[in-house]
Amino acid sequence: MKLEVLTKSENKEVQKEIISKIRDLIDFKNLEPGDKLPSERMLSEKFGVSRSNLREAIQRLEFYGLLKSRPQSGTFIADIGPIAMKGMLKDILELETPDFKSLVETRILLELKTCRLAALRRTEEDLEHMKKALDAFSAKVNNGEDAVQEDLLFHLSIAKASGNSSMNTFMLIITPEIITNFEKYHVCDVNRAALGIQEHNDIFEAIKKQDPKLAKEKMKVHFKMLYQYCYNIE
Amino acid sequence: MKLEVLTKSENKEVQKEIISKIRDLIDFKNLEPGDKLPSERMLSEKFGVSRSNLREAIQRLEFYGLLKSRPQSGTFIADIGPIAMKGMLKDILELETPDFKSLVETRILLELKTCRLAALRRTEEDLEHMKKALDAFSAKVNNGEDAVQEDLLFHLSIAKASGNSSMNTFMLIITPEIITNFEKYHVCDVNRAALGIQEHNDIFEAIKKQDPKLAKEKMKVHFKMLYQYCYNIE
DNA sequence: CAAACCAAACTGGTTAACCAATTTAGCGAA
DNA sequence: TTCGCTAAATTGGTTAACCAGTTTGGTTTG
Repeated sequence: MKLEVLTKSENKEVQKEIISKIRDLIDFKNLEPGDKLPSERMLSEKFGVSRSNLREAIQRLEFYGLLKSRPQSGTFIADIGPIAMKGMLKDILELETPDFKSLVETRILLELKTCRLAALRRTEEDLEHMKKALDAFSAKVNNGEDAVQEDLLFHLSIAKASGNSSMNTFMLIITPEIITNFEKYHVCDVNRAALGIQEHNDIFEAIKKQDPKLAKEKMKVHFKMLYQYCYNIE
Repeated sequence: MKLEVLTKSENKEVQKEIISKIRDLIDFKNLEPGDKLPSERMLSEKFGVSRSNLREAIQRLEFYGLLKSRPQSGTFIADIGPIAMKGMLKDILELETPDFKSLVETRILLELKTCRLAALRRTEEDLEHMKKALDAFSAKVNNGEDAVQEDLLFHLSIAKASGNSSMNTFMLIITPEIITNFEKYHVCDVNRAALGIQEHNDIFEAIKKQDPKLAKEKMKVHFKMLYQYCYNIE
C-alpha cells in the first residue's frame, strides 16, 4: 500500500484543524490570560497529531500574539481576554489567502501613506538610498531593459524612509507577490517604464523638498494605470 | 563551565546572521531565479549552525517570497531577480520591531480604508456579524465593565466586511499588540467607552446604508482621541 | 549509438531521543 | 507547624536518526 504524501495546502489544513482544536480546548477549559496550556507532548497525543505539527500551530498563534511559550516552563494564554481570544481565533481560521486585487489595493493604500510620511521624516541617508534606487531604475530603462526589480526597490526605499517599520514590514510582505503577478500578467510594458522615470523623479523631488501633499499627488499619478487595472480585473 | 542559554532576542540575532550568510552565498555564487541552494545539511555545516536554525531562516525567507523549497528536491531561488533579491534581503535584515506609534499609525490608516470598503461591499452576513459585536460592546459598557475586547472585535468585524483579506490579515497582526499596549498605558477610560457606543453605532449605520464617505468620517471621529495620543507620545 | 532502466546517493520533511532549565513535591530540621 | 533545601518529574527547545520521494550517474539492451 502506498502512503499518501501531504501537499502543502493539505498540510495547512492540518494546521487549521489543530488550531481549531486548541480553540475548543481553550473554550472548554475556560482558559484565561496567564493560564497554562497542557504540555506539547500531551496535546499532540490528545489531538492525535505529531508534536512538530502541534508546535507549528502554537508558533502561528504566537505570531498573532495569542499565546506565549516560555522555555522549560510551558505555553500560556497571552494578555487577551476569552472573548477577544475566541473572536480572533475564529477570524484567523476563516482567513483566506489574499487575491491579487486585495494585494494591489493594499499596496496603493500603504504607498500613498508611506510617501507622505517619507516627505515628513526622510533623513539625508534616506534620500541617498532613494536616489541610488532611482538612478539604477533610470539606467535600466534607458538601456531598454526590464526594470521591474529596480522599480520595486525604489518603492521599498520610500517605505523605509517613512520611518514606520510596521508599514515597511507589510510592504515587504506583499511586494514580491505583486511583482511575480505583474510579470505573469504583463501589467507593465516598456512604454510605461519610460514614463515611470519622470514619475519616480517627481515623487523623489517632492519627498526631497519635504512636501507631503505633492508627494502623495505624484504617487497617485504614478498609480493611475495600476489603479484602473486593479478595478477592472474582476 | 556553565553553558550560556540564548534568550529569544539573541536567537533572533542568530537567525539574522544566518540570513546574511545566505545573502552572501547568493551574492557570491550569483544565484538566479530557479537556481538550487546547497542542501540544508551542507549549509548548516558550512555556516556552523544547527539544521533547525537554518531551516527557520529559510522558512522566514519563504514567508517573504524569496525562496521556495520543494520536498525531497531542494531549496530554490524564487522568481525574483538578483538585484531585487539583494535589496529585499538588506531591507529584511534592517527591519526593526515596530514601536507603538507605528502600530497606531498603521491601524488608523487601515481602518479608515476598511470601513470605506466595508460600506461598499458588506453583505447581509457581514452586517449580522458586526451587529453582534456591536451589541456585545454596548452591553459590557452599559454594565460598567471593561470592553476593550468587544471594542476590538467590532473593529475586526469591519475589517472582515471590507472583503480585503490582505488588510484583514494585517489588522489581525497588529491588533493584539495594540490592545495590550492600550491596557498597559490605560489609553481608554470608562467615560470614553460610553461615548464609544454612539460612535460605533454611527459607523455601523453608515456601513449599513452603504455610505463610504460617511463611514470614513465617523471612523475619523472615533479615532480623534487616539489620533492625538498617537502624535503626542514621542 | 541512443534510449530505457535501475540502483545508489541525495534531499526536505518527519519522528524520536536528548538536554538543560524550571517547577514541584517531599523530606528534614528548626 | 513552618520554612528551607534537595531531588525527581516536567517542560519547551535542540539534536540526531529516520523516511520516502527525487535526482543522477552508470549500465544494459534494443
